Amino acid sequence: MLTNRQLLILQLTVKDFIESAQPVGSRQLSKKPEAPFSSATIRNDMADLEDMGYLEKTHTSSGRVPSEKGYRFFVDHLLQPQALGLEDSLQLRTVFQEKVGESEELIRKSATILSDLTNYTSILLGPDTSTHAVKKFSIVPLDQQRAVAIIVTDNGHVENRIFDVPPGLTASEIEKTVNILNERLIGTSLVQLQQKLQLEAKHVFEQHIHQAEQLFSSLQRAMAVEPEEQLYFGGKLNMWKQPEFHDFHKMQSFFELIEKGNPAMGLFQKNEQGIQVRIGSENNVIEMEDYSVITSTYSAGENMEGSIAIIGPKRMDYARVITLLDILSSDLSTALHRLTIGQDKNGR
Amino acid sequence: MLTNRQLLILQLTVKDFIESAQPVGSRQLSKKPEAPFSSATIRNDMADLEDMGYLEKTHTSSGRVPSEKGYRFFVDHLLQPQALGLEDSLQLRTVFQEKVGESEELIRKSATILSDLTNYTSILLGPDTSTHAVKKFSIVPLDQQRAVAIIVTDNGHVENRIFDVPPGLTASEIEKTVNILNERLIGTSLVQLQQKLQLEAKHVFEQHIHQAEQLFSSLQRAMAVEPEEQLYFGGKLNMWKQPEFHDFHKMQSFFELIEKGNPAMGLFQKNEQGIQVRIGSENNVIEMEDYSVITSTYSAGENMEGSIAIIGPKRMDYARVITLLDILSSDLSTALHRLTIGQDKNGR
DNA sequence: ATTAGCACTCGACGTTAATGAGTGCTAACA
DNA sequence: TGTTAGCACTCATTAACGTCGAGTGCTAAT
Repeated sequence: MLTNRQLLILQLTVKDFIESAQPVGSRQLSKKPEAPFSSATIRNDMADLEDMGYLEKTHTSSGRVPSEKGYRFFVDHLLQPQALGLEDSLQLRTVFQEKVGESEELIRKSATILSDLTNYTSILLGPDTSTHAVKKFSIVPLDQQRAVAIIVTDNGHVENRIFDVPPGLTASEIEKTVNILNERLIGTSLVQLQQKLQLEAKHVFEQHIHQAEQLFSSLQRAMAVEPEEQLYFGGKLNMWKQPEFHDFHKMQSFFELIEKGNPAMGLFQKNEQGIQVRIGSENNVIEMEDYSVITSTYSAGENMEGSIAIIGPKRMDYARVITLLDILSSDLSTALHRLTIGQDKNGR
Repeated sequence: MLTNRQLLILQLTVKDFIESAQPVGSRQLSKKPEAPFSSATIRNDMADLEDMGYLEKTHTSSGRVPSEKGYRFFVDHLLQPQALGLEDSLQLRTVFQEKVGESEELIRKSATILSDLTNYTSILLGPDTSTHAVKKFSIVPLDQQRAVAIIVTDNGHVENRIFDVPPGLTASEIEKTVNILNERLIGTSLVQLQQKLQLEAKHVFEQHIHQAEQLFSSLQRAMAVEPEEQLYFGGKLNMWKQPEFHDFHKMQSFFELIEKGNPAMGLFQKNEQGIQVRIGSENNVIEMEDYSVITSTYSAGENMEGSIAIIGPKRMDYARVITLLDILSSDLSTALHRLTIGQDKNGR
């Protein structure tokens, strides 16, 4: 078990390293008023902490650096919740002050403010749009061969797709098509659209439309709404600010990670609630061993969850990020909720 | 004036440096079969070329490196047009083989293929959508307070905006609104929309709609189509591959340039036709002094111009990039043209 | 249990020397 | 007169070496 003094020293060591990015020495720590012990005492405790795996040395005569186990212990037991500074909270609120019409805009702004306030990189995963219900279909012919299919969802999102029109299809038939779609498929969620089109509308087309076959397959293709995960980044360049990434190869791998890495890359685990901290190898991804990720979720209406992630060095200011993420995710949830208030709930 | 041998030596020097990224020495050049002169002779010519400003030394006893003037001369007079390799041209065509419905998709793919083939960074500027003419208006109410305004242009582009609906506006009034818009404003280009709305539709609203005042101002806001310049990037990370950018600060400034720099940043000059080469300080932007930019234009229908830029180090493979850009921009133009063929020309 | 003292380690930094690719210049050569 | 061989010189790069200082582990004294 750890003595009280060892706990204190571990805490001070982690804190100091988070601030300075330099290995922490015993003499250095002994100068702090919080640790009124001689350097030798601290040295002994540090040696014990190292034996137990909480601290590490970069070389035989260097100061100590927290290990992953050390960070984990710090996060789990030694974190002092940090109240938000006034300027910070003012700045944070500005996002939600101005009236914003689009939820996308709101999410984008959140990503920016988060990265600005933390100096790390933020990634927001937009709510899955594919569960939205269709509010209205519309088709606008462009020329003899092509038309735009427009799908408006109940939250105001608009999908549009250009598709081929079978030759010789008349304007009135197109109108009929739109009517059929609106009669049969309003309220369907985007993911189910293709399926329902097949089940509930196909036979109606065959009864009423001249070239049902071709039109139907065109529509099928147009209604393939891939459940795209919308990602919003903030502060991609912030990693420059961390001294441990003032290095060509580190930077390279970081950018490769966020630019072409599989976007999700295990950042967002499903079914996690609240704030999650994953440190280094806890990410279970080899490329992420040097980073810590703190995630949270927000809600954008019923059954509409989005995720927030802050990605930074393992030497991350956990206390601050957790506080910020906590506040922002709840603010964002209420703001998004306010946006969709009064909305027709059952979607038809 | 330059002797033939000097021309040859300048050409070989630039070529060699483009390949090797190392200062070129006289002895090194003299070994090439194309330059059957002694190193002393080459040394003398190089000294002359340096006096004339075509070459530079990095330090007193180093080899020579082309100056900007040297690159310029090379591009203007010494470039050997380069036929495209078979694999390259095959790869290039793949973009245009598959049938693609959306011009955006096509442009995005072009950006990727260009950066892949050149190993530099590509930036494509989408055609200015704000000159498109409106084909159809539509309004879909979401709830008591909000509705989506949808504008379809004659090329199939869809703009949509959520706007506030004055309380108490009836469904039939919204329908009337849509009818007025469609009667009066079809064929208007997006940029002129706000203005024409004011001039041609306002009084009609006032005659027919209950709360014309508020509705009108909401619509005004919704129809503010900012002429956004759509930029598509390819190969943002390619600059890593250039040895002269294997440096922390160089990389940092490059990313700051393309991530947050004013997107246009003078890359695309208006009214330029054909292929343009801008070398280092010719960009007239201090941040771009270390880069060369080669631009071209493509056409996406009448009056619809887009631009392509390749950005790389001054030590760029000009011959190859120019060839590729030439081919791709014309291929892209025809592909885009094919996409919009048969389109209703006058837009109403 | 704590601390003072001391020998030891090792990275950081600066100096020095050797190496080698490259230059300019002069004199010989065709 | 244009080309080339020869030579002294320059300078970036690299390795070897010494010094410095912050840090450690261990022992003995408090």
